[in-house]
Amino acid sequence: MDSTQLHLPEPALRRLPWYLSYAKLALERGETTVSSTQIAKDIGVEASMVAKDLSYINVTGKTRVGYSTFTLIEVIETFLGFTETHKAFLFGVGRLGGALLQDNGLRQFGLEIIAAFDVKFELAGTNINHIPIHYIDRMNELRQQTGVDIGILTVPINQAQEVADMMIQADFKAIWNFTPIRIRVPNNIVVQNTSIYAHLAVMFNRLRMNP
Amino acid sequence: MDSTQLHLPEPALRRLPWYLSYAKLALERGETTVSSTQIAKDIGVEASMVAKDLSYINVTGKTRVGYSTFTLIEVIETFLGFTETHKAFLFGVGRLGGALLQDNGLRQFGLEIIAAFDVKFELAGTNINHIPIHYIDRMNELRQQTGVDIGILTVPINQAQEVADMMIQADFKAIWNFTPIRIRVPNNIVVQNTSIYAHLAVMFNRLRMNP
DNA sequence: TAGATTGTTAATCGATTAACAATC
DNA sequence: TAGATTGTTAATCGATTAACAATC
Repeated sequence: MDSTQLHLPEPALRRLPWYLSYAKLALERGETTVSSTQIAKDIGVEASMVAKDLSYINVTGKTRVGYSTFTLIEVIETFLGFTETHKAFLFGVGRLGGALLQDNGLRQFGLEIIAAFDVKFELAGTNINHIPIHYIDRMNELRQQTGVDIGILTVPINQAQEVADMMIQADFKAIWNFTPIRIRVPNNIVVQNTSIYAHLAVMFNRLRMNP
Repeated sequence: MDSTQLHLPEPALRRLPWYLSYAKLALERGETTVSSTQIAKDIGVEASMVAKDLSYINVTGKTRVGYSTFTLIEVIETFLGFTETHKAFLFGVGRLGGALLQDNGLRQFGLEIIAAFDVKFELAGTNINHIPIHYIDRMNELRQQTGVDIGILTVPINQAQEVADMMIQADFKAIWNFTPIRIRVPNNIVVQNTSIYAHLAVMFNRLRMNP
């Protein structure tokens, strides 16, 4: 099974980091093997779903034993691309943008922000957490120098589409969209929408439904 | 149709904020009506899906015209609970926790963080953005004083379950979980998992699949 | 061997999409 | 009226769940 070409359902991809975190904690506790049934019980997911998700990636367990904790961590991390370094530009150094620049945790998951851009003149030339901030018009030039093709969108909503268009023009391949706007892109561009407010909507709704 | 008791699919709930942002931008541009077909075209979603999503909530459009932009904004905001104020406690004042405390945007979406807790003694008594930070052992007392029942979880992964258990013990009704850990909770507790790393996993995978 | 586990295949469930009737 | 739009109903699609065979 060539797992690098297999199309995984998005829900399955989102669950893999759970198993990864679980395995990491298990390793800390000194557990050398983990079984899918145990994972399922501990994180409240169907056992067959865990098994199915793990069958997508290139890892085999031992009957009556489970998976080697160490191998499982390694395989999931590699499969998800967390062991490589993906370079990215960040657009919009506001509160959220600034927080992402501060977050060294991203590097652990394979993402390195190497430059940030903003329209505020006073930010140009400064840096946050050793990441340089440039005025937006230098983007194309630096993009060509570095070959970066992932852009992180943390601008105000009324500039979201405009800045996304700029990225598309500059031949970016992926946009990580933190705005609550659904941006329009050609379908060869990968977009991940991460609007925390959408989660608030779901949370409030479920709270209201509860007895 | 009593929309307060209808069970909406989670994907639909997550799309509503898109329509809301779209309507807000349309209002800024001076458009007094928006049609579901136009929304669909502009944000790249099926028109029938937009219509279906909007049919869940208590809003009616006019044939040949669409929805009143103003009414649509009001109805979605109210339905999603963004017009009320939901009070919350935040647990774990690290980079991410600190960023959330700074983010006044949350208030616009109906969430107000009124206190934060941490195990670092040196943080107790300080505040961020006028929100007081307490040592963790004061949580129960303040919870009883304030009646807060939403907890935001931004602690390190090896403390995630422990702190979640503490919240459950203290009778919290909802946990907004920003850790990559899938926490175990009784099923009367509402959990929203917002791990940005899961989105990275999907993004890297889709990038690899692309031609 | 008995029992626990992996991992596949089939059945079910629910969301999305398509078709279309109703309306202005 | 013709055409654009809402909004519902039926068909399709895909993910989850259940059942179970294989393995140690």
